[in-house]
Amino acid sequence: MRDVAAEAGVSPMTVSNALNGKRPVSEQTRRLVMETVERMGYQVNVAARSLRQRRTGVVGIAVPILDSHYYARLSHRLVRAFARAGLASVVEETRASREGELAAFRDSRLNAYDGLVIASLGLSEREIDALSREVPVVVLGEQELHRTVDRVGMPNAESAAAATRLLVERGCRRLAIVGAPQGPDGATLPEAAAFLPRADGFHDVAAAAGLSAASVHEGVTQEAGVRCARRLLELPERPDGVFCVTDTLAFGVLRGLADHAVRVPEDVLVVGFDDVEDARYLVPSLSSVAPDLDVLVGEAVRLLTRRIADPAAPAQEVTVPFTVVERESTRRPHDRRPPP
Amino acid sequence: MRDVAAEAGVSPMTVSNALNGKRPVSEQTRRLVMETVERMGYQVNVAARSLRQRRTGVVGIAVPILDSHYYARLSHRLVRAFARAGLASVVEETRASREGELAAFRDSRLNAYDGLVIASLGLSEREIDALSREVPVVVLGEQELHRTVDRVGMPNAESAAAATRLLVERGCRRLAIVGAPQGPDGATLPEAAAFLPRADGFHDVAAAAGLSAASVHEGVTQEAGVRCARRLLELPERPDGVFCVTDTLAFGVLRGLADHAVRVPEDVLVVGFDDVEDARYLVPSLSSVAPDLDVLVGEAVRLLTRRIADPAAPAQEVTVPFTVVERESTRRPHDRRPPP
DNA sequence: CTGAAAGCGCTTACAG
DNA sequence: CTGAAAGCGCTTACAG
Repeated sequence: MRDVAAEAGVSPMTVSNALNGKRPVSEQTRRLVMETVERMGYQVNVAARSLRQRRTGVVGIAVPILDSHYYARLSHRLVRAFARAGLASVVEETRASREGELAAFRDSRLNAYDGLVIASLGLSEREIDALSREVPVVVLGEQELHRTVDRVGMPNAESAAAATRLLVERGCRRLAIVGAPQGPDGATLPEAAAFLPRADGFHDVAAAAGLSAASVHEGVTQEAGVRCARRLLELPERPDGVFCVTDTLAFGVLRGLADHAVRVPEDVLVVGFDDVEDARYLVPSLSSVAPDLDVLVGEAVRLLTRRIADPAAPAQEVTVPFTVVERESTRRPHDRRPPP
Repeated sequence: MRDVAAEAGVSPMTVSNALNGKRPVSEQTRRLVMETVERMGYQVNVAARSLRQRRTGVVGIAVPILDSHYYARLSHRLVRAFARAGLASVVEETRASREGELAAFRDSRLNAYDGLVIASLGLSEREIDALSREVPVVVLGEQELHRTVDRVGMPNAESAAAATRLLVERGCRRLAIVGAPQGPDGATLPEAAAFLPRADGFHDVAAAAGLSAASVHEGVTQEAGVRCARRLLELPERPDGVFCVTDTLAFGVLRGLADHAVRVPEDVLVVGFDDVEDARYLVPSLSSVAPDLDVLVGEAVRLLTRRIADPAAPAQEVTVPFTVVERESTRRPHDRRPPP
């Protein structure tokens, strides 16, 4: 910048002002500076700018895993929304681990980010509370906690209940949930903590309808879904309605059922959660709980930019609306004959 | 850091050295400094460090779109591999646009990144050549260009040919390609430039086998695949073997065929490209060209770290091995003979 | 093994 | 509208 200033015969301050428009510069000087910048191929040094300004124009987005239907989509939408707000984004993978999430906060405190959006699964409410005092942060509500932190939450229990009611209304009598982390030892996988309220919503509806409610958990991947399907078919009473706590699990369940020649929706109805892009294109297409991503993303941006501007503002909590999208996997064929 | 130094009764240099281990520090001093750092909750300022060191420890990863089966997976793998090499990663979306790709280079030149991995579709060979002189860069070979830039390329033509040969070997007589960007006006979508060599490989094999080869293109999304399926079924001669230039397109094609009660593999065989995670779990599971992502990612990391260390090193080009993974979508039921 | 000085490249705050 | 001085928080290079 000093070189440009010397070449143009002005001070570095004037170059800075011509470039950033923070102070008025005469049209003539501005043009001269711009030409010189262009000719010399000058590029501002962001490290120096960040050091002086004490901000970077970059926000962190910390998600458990990038290679996941839901989080890939969510990250993509967040990146675009922040770009519209004039902020660059960095996407970090935490692997749903304490360490990964702490790293995201550390990177934020290192002044690498002006703020952080985190889908937290590995840290406790108390830890996030403490960390949120040092960094502008918005928590995406995978856990239903954090009353003192800005948060955009899903109504997990309510929406799971709505999905389960769909199964009941379609005539299912033997329900099952795939992905509720209730092993024989009672331990809860951190990656599955978000699914506890969904399981609650499921069980509430099953109990209210007086229906049996089986529960299997093998992990959170498609492969886990395949294994869950096998376990469902080994139950003494085969379920006829399955609620999966994510679409990814549902994809595996559909595959696992097909492996055993069990038909959907003829023999079993299946409903998922997240309404990822592929749900529409599967055969059968998958019914699913669809959170309103426009609201989720818009509120995350709004809350974070507000928090960056005013670190002392009172915490806000927003709940994202949802719908249950019905597709082939829960639609009984009209011309159906009784099973042989 | 100055405060920590004062508190510990040493110089800032000693704090820096205790923290970074660049120079030996007596065990006693080191422990004292570490305790003080811990107690005061000190965190290094990365902007200042970057400014002084002239490097950030961050690499940029620029992909056309995050919300895509293939690029979500690829980004995820690259992030992990760079982490193992001690480098943080920033994932940028370019939307396959000139502007997006130029922005990725600009961010790199701004000293925000030490290097850049880019899956480029929007920039010309000449432009990338010029930009690569200012920034350590590795090009992922969506385009088959760039002899003077470090590049990790796919053997697109060869692998597409191998996939097509699979269809021929399975008895298909009327081939079709989905996703080759050959509109009536001859214009090529930038997002589809990578698919031209795949189309070449397909047509070469079709011609060598003396088979007809239809060609449809509607875009690169699942929805485009659905539309392509419809167009295939409207052809005077319905194809019995379909090569899709991506798995995402294939997912749409499978859905579109199901909409018209056309069965896979009984009526039509389908093969995709990329071997994304979901290909295994679809019903029918999808045969696909599987690039060796371990090699792709490993070589990208190797070439970029080498280039960062030695900006003047001669350019290297690596080609990624592939396999064709056969699954249900091209496996004829045993009790069926190929058509006469 | 430890430290004092200088400077990375900007922008803030003060001055005119 | 323009500029000179100072300083953001580190690390490099020199010295002992």
